[in-house]
Amino acid sequence: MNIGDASRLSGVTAKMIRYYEAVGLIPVPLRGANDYRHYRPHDIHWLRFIRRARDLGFSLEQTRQLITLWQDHERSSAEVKRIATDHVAELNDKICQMAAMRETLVELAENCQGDHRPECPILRDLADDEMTATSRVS
Amino acid sequence: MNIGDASRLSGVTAKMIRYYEAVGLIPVPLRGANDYRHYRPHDIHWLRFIRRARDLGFSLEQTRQLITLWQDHERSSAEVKRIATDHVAELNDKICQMAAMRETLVELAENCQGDHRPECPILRDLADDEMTATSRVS
DNA sequence: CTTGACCTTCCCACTGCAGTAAGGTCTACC
DNA sequence: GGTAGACCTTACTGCAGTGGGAAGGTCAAG
Repeated sequence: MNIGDASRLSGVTAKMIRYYEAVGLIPVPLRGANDYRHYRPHDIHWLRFIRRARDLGFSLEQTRQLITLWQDHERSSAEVKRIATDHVAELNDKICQMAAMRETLVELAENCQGDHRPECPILRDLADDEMTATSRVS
Repeated sequence: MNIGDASRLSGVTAKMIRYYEAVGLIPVPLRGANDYRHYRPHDIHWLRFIRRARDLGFSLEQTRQLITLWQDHERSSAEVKRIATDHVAELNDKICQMAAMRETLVELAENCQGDHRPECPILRDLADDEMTATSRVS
């Protein structure tokens, strides 16, 4: 299998497969006489693992750790769980921040006529020097 | 006022003030004989506007548009509102994606013993070729 | 033998900053 | 006058994760 086939089967672009190889996230593949990378079913499995982890929002570094644990049959599930729950906490933080932004913006937008006139509470809030108009995010 | 004072008063680092100037987000300031940038209260106001927009999660590009509208006294509030509601939609999308990741991870983590043993449903899900174990995100 | 679909490496762009290096300048104190 | 240190200047590097493209080698079908 060449990189194109591996890409189609794993859902990871050829570009990213090369990148993951460069940063040591996947093992260096064998090369044919033409210097083409050569992949086997096991490598596809590996790539799908990465793709799934990335889909769940794990960073490449977290993904790297998960791969290491995956490969280590002596691992403790506690280590895996810690990475996962840490990531859940990160997600929670980000979600809360974005939700707060959203609430503020929704409130501002609700008070904006959204017509041809220049008067706009959104701009008024942004331009406001004082900490008054709306409860401030962050 | 030098850049340090502007930074303290606006809450934008000197680094970022120079950056915003370089990318045309703020007007080029006057310079003193020593080549130091010179800021006036009006510029602080400008910087605070940017900071507030950034705190609400607007991209620099969106911020640039908001500034343009802010400066334009002939603007229609509809344009401002459109940028804001577009951004709310972006926030919503991201929040939904992250919330979905979170749900999946919480579910997987709940089923993980988190002990010294290697058996782990999280890794099993990540390594799973089929679309079975848990409802897939994205 | 040509066409086009592959593959290769390498370099650049993006966002929104942070850091660092090498230098000039101002202020205060001795 | 000298010196310390707090400030300013430009310019370059890096980060995460890609996407894009150039310039070239390779392979299979027609």
